[in-house]
Amino acid sequence: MESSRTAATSTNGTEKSRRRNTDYLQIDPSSTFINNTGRGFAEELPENFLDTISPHPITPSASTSSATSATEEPATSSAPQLASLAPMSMSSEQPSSSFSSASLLSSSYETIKNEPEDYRFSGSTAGLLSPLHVDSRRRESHDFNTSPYIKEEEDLDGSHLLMGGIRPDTPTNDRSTDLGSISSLLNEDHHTNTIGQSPSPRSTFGSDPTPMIQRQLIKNEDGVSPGSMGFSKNHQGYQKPRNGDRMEYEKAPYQRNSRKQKKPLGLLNQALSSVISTPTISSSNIPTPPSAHIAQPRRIYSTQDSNDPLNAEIGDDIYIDTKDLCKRIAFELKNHSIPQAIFAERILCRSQGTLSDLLRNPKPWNKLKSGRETFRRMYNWVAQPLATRLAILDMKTEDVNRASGMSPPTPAQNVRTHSFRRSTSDHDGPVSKRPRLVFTDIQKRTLQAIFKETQRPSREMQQTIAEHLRLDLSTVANFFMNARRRSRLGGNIDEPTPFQQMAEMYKEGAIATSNHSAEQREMIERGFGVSIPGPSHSGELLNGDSHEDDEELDELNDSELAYEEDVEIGDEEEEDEEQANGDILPTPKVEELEEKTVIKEEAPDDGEYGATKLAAN
DNA sequence: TGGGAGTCAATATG
DNA sequence: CATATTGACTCCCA
Repeated sequence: MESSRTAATSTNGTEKSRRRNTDYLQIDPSSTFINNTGRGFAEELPENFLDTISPHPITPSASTSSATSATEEPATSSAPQLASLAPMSMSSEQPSSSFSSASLLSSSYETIKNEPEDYRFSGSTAGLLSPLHVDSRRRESHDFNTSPYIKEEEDLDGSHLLMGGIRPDTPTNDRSTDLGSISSLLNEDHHTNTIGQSPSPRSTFGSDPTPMIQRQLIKNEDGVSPGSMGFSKNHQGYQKPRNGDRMEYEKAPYQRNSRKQKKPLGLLNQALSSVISTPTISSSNIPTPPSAHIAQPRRIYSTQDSNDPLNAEIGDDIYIDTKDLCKRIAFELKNHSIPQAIFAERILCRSQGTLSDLLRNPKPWNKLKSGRETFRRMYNWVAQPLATRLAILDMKTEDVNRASGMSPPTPAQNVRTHSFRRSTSDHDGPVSKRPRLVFTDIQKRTLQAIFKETQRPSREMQQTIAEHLRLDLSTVANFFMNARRRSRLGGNIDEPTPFQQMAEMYKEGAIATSNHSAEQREMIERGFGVSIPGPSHSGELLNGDSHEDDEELDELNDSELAYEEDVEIGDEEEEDEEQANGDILPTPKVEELEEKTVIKEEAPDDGEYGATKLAAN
C-alpha cells in the first residue's frame, strides 16, 4: 500500500530539482562525521531494523518528477480573468520606457542589467516583474523585447517551465529505495549507495530567471537614481528606530490569524501613490508598481475586502521575479541599514527568520501559493520612492497599512497559538517557551542519511526510525517533511546571499563598470562591504556555479568518503545512542557541541539536507 | 489523513 | 546585535 501512495506523491520528490547542487557536494552529515568520533550513526539502529519494515516503502517513482511544478502552476496562471488585467498592466508599464525619468534611470540600470544577467535586479520594481501573460503586451512596443518574457509566460502556463529551468529529473532519491538500502545505509558503507548519481543540476529558478524579468525600468527612487538601485549614498537611511515600535508589528500578525484573512495585499503603491504621487506612472517618477497600476484601473481596492478577487488577479497577471526581488530587497536593507527584523515585522508582518529564509531561498512566483502575499508586500515596498519606503518603516503598522493601502498585516497563516507541545514538559502552564528540540548529531546524521536514500519513508519505517533514535514519530515525520520541502526548494546552497551576490558583482566590476563612476562604485562597495561575508559559510561563499572550487570539492569529497567510512565503523555506537537518548530530553550536550564545532571547521556545513547535496559523487 | 506550504520563533552563527 | 537555520505549528487540499 505504501508504495502505491508514495508513488503518487513521489512527484514532489522528484522536484528536488535543485540545480547544480549536484555538483556541489554537500555533505553535511558527512562532514560531521569526520571529526566525530566516527561513531557510526548507523549503529544506533539495530542492524537491520529497517529490514523488518516493509520492503519498499518508498517508492517508486519518481520519474515523473517534473510534474510537480507543472501541476501547481496551472491554477494560478491560467486564471482567465486575469488575463484581462494583464494587458492593462502591461500597457501601463510599457510606458515606462517612455518615461523620461524612467529612461534616465533605466539607462544606468539597464546597463547593469545587461551585464550579468543573473544578478542584476532591476532598478525599479518593474524589473522585478515579468509581464507574462499578457500577450497584448507584446503588441506594445517595448523597448525590450518582450518575447522572452512572453515565452516564459507561455511556459508557465503550460507547464512548469520554470524559470529556472527546472528540469525534471529524477534523482535517485526519488526513486524508491528499499529498506535494504537504507539499512545498509545505517549499517554499512554506502559509498556506493550514496546517491551520487543523479544529479542533474538544475537550477531551480535561479539559473536564469532573468528572462522573466521585465526590463523596463521605471525609476522609483525619488529621482534619485544614480546607481539605479538607489545606491547613492545610503541616502537617508533607516533610522534606527526607537524600539518600541517594533512590538506592534510583531504582535499584529499573531493576533490575527486565520490565514484566510489575507487581504489584498494591497498595493502599497496604490495608496501611496495617492499620497505621494499619482498613480500613474507618468505622473511622477515614482513608479507605481506595475501590479498596482494594473489593478487600479480595474477596480478599487478595498483593503478590507479580503475576498476581493483582485488579489488573485494581480498575482496572476504579473509575474514577479522573486529572486530578483529578493536581491533588491536585500540590497535595500543593507544599503539603508534596515535590519531584517524590522523590515520583516513592519513591512511584511513576518518574522525575521522567515524573511531571511525567503530572501535566501525565494520560490519562483509561479510556485507560490499564499506565499505570494509576502512577496507582493516586498514588491510594493520597493516600488515606493525611497523616502516613502523609509517612512513606512518608521510608521506603525496601522499607519503603514493605511498609507500604503495595504491590507493590514497579513497575519501569518500559521499563527501560533501558543500551545506548546507536550514533548518537553507537559506542565507548562501558561505560555512557556517552547523548547526547541535539537537533534543530536547522531540523530541528525542518521536522519539525513536515510533521507538521502528515502525521502519519503513509510510510516512504518518512520516509526522504526523514531524508535531507534528515540524520537517521536511526529518528530521524524516532521524531519522528513521539512527535509523534503527544503531540499526541494533549491536552497541556493551554492550561491551567496542575494546581497553577497550583488556585492560580488560590484566588486568584480561587472556592474559597476558599466555606469557607475568610481565614486559610486566606492560607495557601493562600501555598502556591500559591510556584509560581505567572510569565509564563514564556506559552502555558500564559494560560488557554486563556478568550478573554481575544485579544491574545495575535493576536500569535500574526501570528507564524504571519510564520513561514509566512519559510518561503517560505528564502534562507539553505544555512546552515541545514549547521547542521543539523553538529548532527546532537554539536555544539551556540550560534547556534541564541541564536536560540531570542530567538524564545522573542517567541513563546511551547509546545513542542507543530504538530498540536496548529494551530488558529490 | 497525509503531504505541503507558509511561517513562527527558538537557536545557532557570525 | 543581525542574520541563518530549523523543528514544529496551523491551515489547506486532495
